[in-house]
Amino acid sequence: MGRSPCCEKAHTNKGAWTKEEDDRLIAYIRAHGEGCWRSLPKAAGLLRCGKSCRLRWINYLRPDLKRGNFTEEEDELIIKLHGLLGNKWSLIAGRLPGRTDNEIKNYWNTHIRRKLLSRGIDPTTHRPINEAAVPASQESITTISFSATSNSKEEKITTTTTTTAADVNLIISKEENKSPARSERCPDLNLDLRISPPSYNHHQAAEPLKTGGRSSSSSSSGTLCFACSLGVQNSKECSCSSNGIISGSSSNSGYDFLGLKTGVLDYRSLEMK
DNA sequence: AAGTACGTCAACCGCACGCTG
DNA sequence: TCAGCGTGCGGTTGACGTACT
Repeated sequence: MGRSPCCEKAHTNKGAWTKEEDDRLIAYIRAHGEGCWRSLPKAAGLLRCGKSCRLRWINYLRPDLKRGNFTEEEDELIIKLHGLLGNKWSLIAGRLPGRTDNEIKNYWNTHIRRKLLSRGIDPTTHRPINEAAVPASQESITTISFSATSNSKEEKITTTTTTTAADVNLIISKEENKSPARSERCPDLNLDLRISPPSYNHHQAAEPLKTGGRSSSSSSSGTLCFACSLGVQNSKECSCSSNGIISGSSSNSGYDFLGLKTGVLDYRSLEMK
């Protein structure tokens, strides 16, 4: 079918942004706010594609961005989140305040991949490269892979957790009440509610998410640790079982949707569009 | 000192999805 | 219901800096 180009390429600049272009973009967004990226360049007097403006703002000019090296804590968090979410960089970025998906993606490809390889861990599967050295039956590895199904209406999340004896397979439909597999296998699981920008938990719980999320009960229901969210209790990853905390508000348990301790890394403060 | 290889990261590209008329 | 539009996402590219020979 084909789509119309996002902008008139013949009259747009490409490549590195100049200081003047940055200033124009910043000034315009300060005055008018984000949004309407398609019309923004013209309104701001920029010879740039709207997508380019958006990217420049999100990845570089946004005032709340944290510049500088990643901390060891952030490294480990990224590794853990990548193990859970795969290459869902935007979701991972949502858990790292001040970091962008592009930044994390680059950092992953340049640093963390190598770091994992040096540890003997396959950065794609998060399993030991030499499986014989550490039998899967003894290693607690949690892998979530997202894959689009043929009808593209449904997103499968297949979770294989090799803990003591648990194998969990989840098929989570994007559409509520359309996931018999979920209700049968994991009656209490509502994972699709939990994969969301953190701010929604507190400020925008009533607003449905773009990423197929639903907001029905995420703010009022209990928050499980990551392992329990996957239906794997008493696993090595389970943090709440030892505390006896299965239900209760996140402020009580101190864990967010992935079982990440709140307060260790504060939630992203910016408004997620 | 010069040339080459490698690493990093900003930016681009194409696709998919949600919204709207 | 469907097509078009706007936006967001993930993969890839290419310019630039640094390390190595």
